[in-house]
Amino acid sequence: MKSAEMRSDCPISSSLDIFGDKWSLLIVRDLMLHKSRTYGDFTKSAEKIATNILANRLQMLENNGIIIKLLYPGNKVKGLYRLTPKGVDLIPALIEIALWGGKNISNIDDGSPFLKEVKKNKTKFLKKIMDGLLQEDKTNID
Amino acid sequence: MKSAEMRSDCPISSSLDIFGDKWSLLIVRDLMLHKSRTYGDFTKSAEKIATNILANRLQMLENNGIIIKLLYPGNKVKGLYRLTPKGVDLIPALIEIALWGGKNISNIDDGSPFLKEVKKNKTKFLKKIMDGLLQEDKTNID
DNA sequence: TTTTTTTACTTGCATATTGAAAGTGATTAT
DNA sequence: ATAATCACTTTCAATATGCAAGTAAAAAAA
Repeated sequence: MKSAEMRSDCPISSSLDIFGDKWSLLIVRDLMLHKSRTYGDFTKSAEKIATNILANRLQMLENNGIIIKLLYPGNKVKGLYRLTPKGVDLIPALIEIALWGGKNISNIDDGSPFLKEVKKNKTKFLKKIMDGLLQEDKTNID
Repeated sequence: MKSAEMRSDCPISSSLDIFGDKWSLLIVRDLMLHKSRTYGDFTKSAEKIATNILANRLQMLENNGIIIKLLYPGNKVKGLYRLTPKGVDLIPALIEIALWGGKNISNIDDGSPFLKEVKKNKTKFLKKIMDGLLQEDKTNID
């Protein structure tokens, strides 16, 4: 399920084989910002992902060990998606992409509280957010 | 040509609107590793990009100010592609993606000289490679 | 307890993108 | 003068995307 579908043994190329599309990293972004999300939560994001694409990407991210699906406490219908350590590990890349967009795309607000905090102290911010996501207290939801 | 085709005002989403596919960042990678490339050079990379996709991506990267096309000295047919400062600015993201792949994808060599040097001192490595690409000495070709 | 709503998907279908292969026209090398 | 190189373009089949509607089970409301 791995090297057969890889275009080369370059780590960048192989990474893009997994998340090189317009949607996968947005799911990771939502889980970075909110820690856990249900299927419905994802559909409410600003980019309006189609439900068939969402289902497809959640499955592939799970297959690749980037997210896990947990049971929503006290509900047999809902699922709860979270980042695995492998998924949390994507955050530095995500942050660099966000910084690039803030700096280099016109019409993008470079001064959002989020980007401002990142730029104030990147290392500290990364540690804080990654540590927060890595401790999986299944009780606190959001 | 900008905000109309953006899915939201999120810097990550808007960045992916530009380079969120399996090929664009590989072109940037080649220009990071080699400083300048011709059309034919790109087709020789391990991932074997189709020429129609290559032409399309070079055009869109140029439209978005990430690469520039220069004249190949002493040749009226060849072109020379290079990263603009905006393109060089993508390197931190590219490096994080490479590090993620090296660490998290099986069958990928995590101990290549390139990744080893990055990990030894990321800041230093970034500065070195970005500075090198930013000084555009149009004479030295590689 | 019946009805309605919520939730997480799946299905169908039109459109867009990708990929492989072959073609083109202008240099450039022989 | 001829052949080879180079940078694309074109064609067409295969795949992916996007939208809208449908479904089945559980949960909440009446």
